[in-house]
Amino acid sequence: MPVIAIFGPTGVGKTAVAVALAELLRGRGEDPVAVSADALQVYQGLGTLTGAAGAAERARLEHRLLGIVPVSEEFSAGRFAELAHREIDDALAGGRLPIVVGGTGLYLQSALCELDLRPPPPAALRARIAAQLAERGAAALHEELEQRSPVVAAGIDPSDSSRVTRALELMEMGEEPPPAGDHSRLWTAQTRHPTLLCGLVMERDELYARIDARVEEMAAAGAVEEVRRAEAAGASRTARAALGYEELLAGDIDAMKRRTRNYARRQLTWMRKLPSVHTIDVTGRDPRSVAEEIARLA
RNA sequence: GGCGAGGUAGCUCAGUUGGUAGAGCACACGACUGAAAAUCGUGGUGUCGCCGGUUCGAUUCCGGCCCUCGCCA
Repeated sequence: MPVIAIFGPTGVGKTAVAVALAELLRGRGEDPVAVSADALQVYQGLGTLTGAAGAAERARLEHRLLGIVPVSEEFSAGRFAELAHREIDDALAGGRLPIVVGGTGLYLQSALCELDLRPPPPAALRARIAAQLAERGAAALHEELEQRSPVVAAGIDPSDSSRVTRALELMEMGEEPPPAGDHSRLWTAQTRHPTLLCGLVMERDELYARIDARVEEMAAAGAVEEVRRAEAAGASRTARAALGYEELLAGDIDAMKRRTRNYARRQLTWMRKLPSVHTIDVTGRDPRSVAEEIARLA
């Protein structure tokens, strides 16, 4: 397969598997390069907090799309899709083997497929609707949406502030709403390039234990200082959404563990729905043995 | 030992003027198209501390006991 993708919840050890896999592939004469599909690891200065591949891992496998955006900037799936497509296409053109590694479901799909994403709103429009949301609440905005387009409103829960906002933004911009139901390409099996998609899973108790330990390690490795620096640098709304950002500022490490577990569950929900994913149970296994299994499939 | 407060879901707690109970969190499942580590939806939790009494019926009222916390000795 020209492209390999490794997905899974935070804490399963995706990076270690990718590094081990790269070494096996090199033995076959391949030239692998990792392309991160992660919404927060794109930020500069949050590498520890977001669990991005460190110097040692990057020495063993080149990683792209890590630490490329200043924390003060907002980022989005759309921008990511453009960058990821270019990285993947350039790698293939250069005779390399891209290994797309990441845990952000939407980013992974947008890297692998053509999702036909709608344009972003102008900043002024976004600010205006955000102000209305703060003043009137999501339910009121949903009512407004319902008057303007019952069909669009019907597909969105009145409490879902994020989607209600986005729908109104698109309406103001004169854009079509995103395709829904059967027209949605979100779950398409049609990738831009033939891809081996592997989903890593782990027994729940072990996964949670690893997450707890990982959060402790992050704190010990300076994640708290990282967050304070980001805060001082004026971190954007999307950067502040990182797991542990607010929690570590507040000194609540248990809350960071909880939120990370909650997130891992949502990642697993996403993963189960991915078409043609090869699910690999990595419970109790070392990265090398998992990498060997993937190498056999590739 | 005395006085006071309290023992209800895994946790923090609400409640029942007597008809066997409910929120948040946790947990499980789901949705997801330029905020996605975001934002939402659904779901079950239970000898209501123990033993008696009153009552058609007690988690609720009464008595005793046990335990926890605080103050005093």
